[in-house]
Amino acid sequence: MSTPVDIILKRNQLSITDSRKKILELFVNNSGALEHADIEKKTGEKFDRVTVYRTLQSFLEKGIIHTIPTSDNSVRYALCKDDCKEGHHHDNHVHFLCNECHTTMCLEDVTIPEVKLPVGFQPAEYQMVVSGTCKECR
Amino acid sequence: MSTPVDIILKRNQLSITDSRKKILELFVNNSGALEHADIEKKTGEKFDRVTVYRTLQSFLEKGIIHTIPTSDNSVRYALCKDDCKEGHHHDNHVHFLCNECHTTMCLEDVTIPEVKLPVGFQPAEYQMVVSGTCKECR
DNA sequence: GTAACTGCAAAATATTTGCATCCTT
DNA sequence: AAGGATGCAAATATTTTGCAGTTAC
Repeated sequence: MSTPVDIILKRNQLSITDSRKKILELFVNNSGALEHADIEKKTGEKFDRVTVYRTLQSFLEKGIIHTIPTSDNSVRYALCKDDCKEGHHHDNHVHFLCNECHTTMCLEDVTIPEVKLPVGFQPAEYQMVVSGTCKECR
Repeated sequence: MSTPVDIILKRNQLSITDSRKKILELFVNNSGALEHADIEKKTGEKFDRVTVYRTLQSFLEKGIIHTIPTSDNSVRYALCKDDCKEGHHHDNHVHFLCNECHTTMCLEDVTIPEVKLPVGFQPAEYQMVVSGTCKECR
């Protein structure tokens, strides 16, 4: 029988393997964003580092997850909402980075506002990250 | 006599050295943002890689430059405007990343709009990056 | 059975640290 | 002269690549 995770994988034409299931489960069960190191820790080093890289890469390509821009060197990933099409994302929500617990989370309900760009600039994608103190840490 | 670059360094209590002058000049003369590799290239590998790291680090600490968040693994740096105080930045402008020429630039005149966060979230800093096609590449 | 995925080894890159020497003030 | 900055060597950490063995379909 198919778990929710299996369904996501099938829908994206990815074969259902152990690593993909476990890593995708992490995203489904965690509301926050994960970085590469988190995933290695949370899977209990069950998978090869290389497999994690490749799994994340294929999830990205299929539009199952998206990256969250940060000012430091750490790339973070989070689940995309269902309406993400392959190669074209609609994650126009704001991301929040907590300075206390260092969690990155998607504020799905907060839409990135429009901005008026100078003449000649053709926007394609908007990203917005707000940092501060989250709900839990106040 | 003091060059503009010397003045910036003095104002920030940094001793005036070759590497600092050359690297800071790069930022002053380039409107766009630079990443570590750019700096090594543009200085013609004149300085040790380690020196570049440390120079950027000290500029960051003094608030002479700021980082621009990206979704890939590359950190980019750009000059701060004069009103940047040490440790506390006022770079509340939008950054633009061109998908054609891959230049990152500061849109100093475009202010990041306010967003209404869910109850309980305490914002401290806002970052916004728009990607697309820039003025030059259309 | 075949194509795709994984794990291991290793290469290529990127970043950090310690220390002796040199330069700025 | 003194403190800070640099360059070199080397330790760490991160990411990529090739390939042989394994697994999903």
